[in-house]
Amino acid sequence: MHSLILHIKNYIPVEDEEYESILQFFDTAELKKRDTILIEGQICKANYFIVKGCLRMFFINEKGVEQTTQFAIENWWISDNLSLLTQKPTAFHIQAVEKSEVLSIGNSSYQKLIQLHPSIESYFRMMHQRALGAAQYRMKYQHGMSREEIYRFFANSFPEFIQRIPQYLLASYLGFTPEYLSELRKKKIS
Amino acid sequence: MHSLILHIKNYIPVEDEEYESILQFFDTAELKKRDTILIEGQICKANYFIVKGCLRMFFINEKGVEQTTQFAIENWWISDNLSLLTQKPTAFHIQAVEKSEVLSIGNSSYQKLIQLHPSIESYFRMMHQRALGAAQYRMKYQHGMSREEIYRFFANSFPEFIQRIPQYLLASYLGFTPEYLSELRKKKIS
DNA sequence: CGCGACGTTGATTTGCCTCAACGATTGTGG
DNA sequence: CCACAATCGTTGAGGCAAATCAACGTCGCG
Repeated sequence: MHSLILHIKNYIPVEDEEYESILQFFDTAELKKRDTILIEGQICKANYFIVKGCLRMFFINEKGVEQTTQFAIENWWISDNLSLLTQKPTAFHIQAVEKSEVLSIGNSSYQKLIQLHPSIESYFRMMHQRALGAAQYRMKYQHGMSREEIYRFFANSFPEFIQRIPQYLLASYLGFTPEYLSELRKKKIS
Repeated sequence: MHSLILHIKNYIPVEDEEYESILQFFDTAELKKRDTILIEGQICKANYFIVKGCLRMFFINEKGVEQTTQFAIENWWISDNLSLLTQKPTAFHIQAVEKSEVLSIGNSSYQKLIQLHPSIESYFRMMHQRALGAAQYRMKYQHGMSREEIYRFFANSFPEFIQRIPQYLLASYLGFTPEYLSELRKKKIS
């Protein structure tokens, strides 16, 4: 069964005969490492579901440095939700960190999908609510912990993910410099 | 017309005869300054819509200091979405900053509401999507700006809101100490 | 093989916090 | 309606976490 259908079934009931009728509204894309599906200034055209691989969202600060604000791996959605909802230009880029496979659905396909399968709207409501909840807790960690604590917390929570991505991306995501991350890693061993 | 109905009508069409049938699923509460509707460790029981006033979400860090992670004013929703969705204990408090009036809707009322008015699910999907989008951009600001820049950006974006809340809450929200905020304000004049 | 991307190390600097003390303002009970 | 306490904002001295800058080693890839 397609991983998206499996994922949806975790949240709402889906009949077997609906599978194809749901999947037809999504487009599949294969992405190579560094392929970019959204660039600053564009209007975000779709919501993306990661079937396989890893994507990241980042922006370019005034010094020209890329700063990663979020990662998405298998079974997560990623998009600039404000740009997608309001059809205004985005301030973000979305790029594949590794070879990836994604499904995408734009607003017009989305409208057709929920017309045919109204209960899918509940699924998306819960996806956004869950992501919002995660963002609220992430805010708490960023607010309440020192950079060293953030690193240790993250490293303990997602050890496998640390392996998967280059250190400079992790540093950029956690909000500090690669040099400082290097220093923290050294401390941890001793 | 009730401000909630007006707000919903910005996002989806609502028939005049539906108003009462929708509002019946919400409870009204009057809050005095510092009244608290959610305490750390509880299960979050509802999503709250601000009719009048201002609420804040905060947590208490390991030093015993309150740190504010978000404010909500008229026509915004506030809740611990993760706790509400998963029915697990929250790590947050939600409290009135000033005398306020709120509507609340718990999960069981919510289910009954969308059974009777399915299109309301779209409204909530968009509310969560919008809030998620706002959280994504807030992450960008916190990530890419120094504390001084964050203050100036916020002060320019929401001048009226600055007037409305005490400075120590603003400092706690922006992520720094009241002392440092005081220093920044002094600099701005000269 | 040679270049560019990535990680590490150390010296120096700085943004912001901590702590302590002091006005100003608010509110509360006598 | 005043006195006193508590809350809130400000100021300054000192300290530390983390950034900056520069240099070097290593690895993978064209």
